[in-house]
Amino acid sequence: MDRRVDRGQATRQHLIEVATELFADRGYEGTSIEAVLERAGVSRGSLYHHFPGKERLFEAVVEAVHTRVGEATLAAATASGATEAHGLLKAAELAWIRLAGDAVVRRILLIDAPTVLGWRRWRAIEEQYGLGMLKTVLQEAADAGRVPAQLVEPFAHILLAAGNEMALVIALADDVAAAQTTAEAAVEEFLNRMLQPTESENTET
Amino acid sequence: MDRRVDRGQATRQHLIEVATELFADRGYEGTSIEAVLERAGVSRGSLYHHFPGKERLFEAVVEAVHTRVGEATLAAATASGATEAHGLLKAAELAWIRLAGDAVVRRILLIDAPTVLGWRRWRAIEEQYGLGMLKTVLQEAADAGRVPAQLVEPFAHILLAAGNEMALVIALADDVAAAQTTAEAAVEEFLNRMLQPTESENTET
DNA sequence: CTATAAACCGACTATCGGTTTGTCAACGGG
DNA sequence: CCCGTTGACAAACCGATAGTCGGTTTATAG
Repeated sequence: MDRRVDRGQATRQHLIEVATELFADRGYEGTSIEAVLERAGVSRGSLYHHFPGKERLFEAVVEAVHTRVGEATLAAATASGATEAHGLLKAAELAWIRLAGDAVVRRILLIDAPTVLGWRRWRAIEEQYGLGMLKTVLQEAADAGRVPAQLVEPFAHILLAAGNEMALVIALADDVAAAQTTAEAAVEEFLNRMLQPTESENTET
Repeated sequence: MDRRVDRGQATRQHLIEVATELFADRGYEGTSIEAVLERAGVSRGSLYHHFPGKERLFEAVVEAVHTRVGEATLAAATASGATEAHGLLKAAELAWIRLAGDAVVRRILLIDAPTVLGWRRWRAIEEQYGLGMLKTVLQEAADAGRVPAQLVEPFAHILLAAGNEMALVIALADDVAAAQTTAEAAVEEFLNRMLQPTESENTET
């Protein structure tokens, strides 16, 4: 094996860690490559050797954070012991809301990522993590007749958006504890309503 | 009166219009002040005389667009002839979704604004327009016993987020027409569920 | 006519993302 | 053991861009 490559990977990893801190703290635009280089103690050439540009460095950071969050959320859902859709979703959403209290997750994933990576690429990544899981669980709910089958896709988007919004509201509330309590109650009721058996009628205009 | 001031306001307005086009087309970062100056036929000094910086120019654009959209949405809701919460919300959400098909609205309001202005300021503006209206209507629904009173606030956020998400999904879908149809059905069902009379029980784990 | 101030102009600066050229040390075939 | 190759890193440099600043024009007031 090549010791040079190991050293390179260590540098790369180190850059991602440093960049994660700075991006979370100052945002993407507010973070200069210069600042990353200085704090990481790495030269320009080295950084550009590992990443084709600032945007790709950011993308690497996003993926790293997303992976961490995805694992944690999945673990929480599993740990809840729930097996049916409602329980799983509740556990996952609440876990997600708590994770989003972290400035790293909030700023990088919720605020900057869609703009920097562009909505399409951002959504592709989401698909791979949160949205994919939501769809799976919702499909299960659809099979149980709790959600119209053709609405699985849009409902998954709505659940995702609602979770993100709740996370942001909590994170930036004046009284975080109170907001947390309220939001959890709201999520609970929201999921109850979204997963109710569809005996619904047409409320035509 | 002073004709100079009129001229100044005209210049200011013209800058906002030109900037709106460019921001919508190329995004905030992709739009240079230089480009705005050139297309507007205005000098640097003049622009900086009217706006303290690029960000404040963007903010002026955001407010202008938001005002337009707010008026249009309100008009659609009124025109629907609905008087109760469900009808009003449905009309407003559908109108909003259609408006968000416009690249100006989508790129400026949905994509760039939260990042450029920061989530807090962005939310303050939203509060003044869309979110404020949603809360009012939801409060009405709460009075009719269709929504728990203490959940009016979080539900308003969820409705807002869901509407924005649907708008984005449609705008960037491969088959826009199909996505539009699906999304409208989803919004319809979503609102039905969110505004159902709360005879609900505790679905404890 | 003169003083004043709003509107406007354009050269200049600092910063920042990205490029290019170059150095060095580790690897591996002969 | 030698030497060409390759990965990692270094640093001078470039173009673009947001923002600044002293100066000029122009219309109004006294």
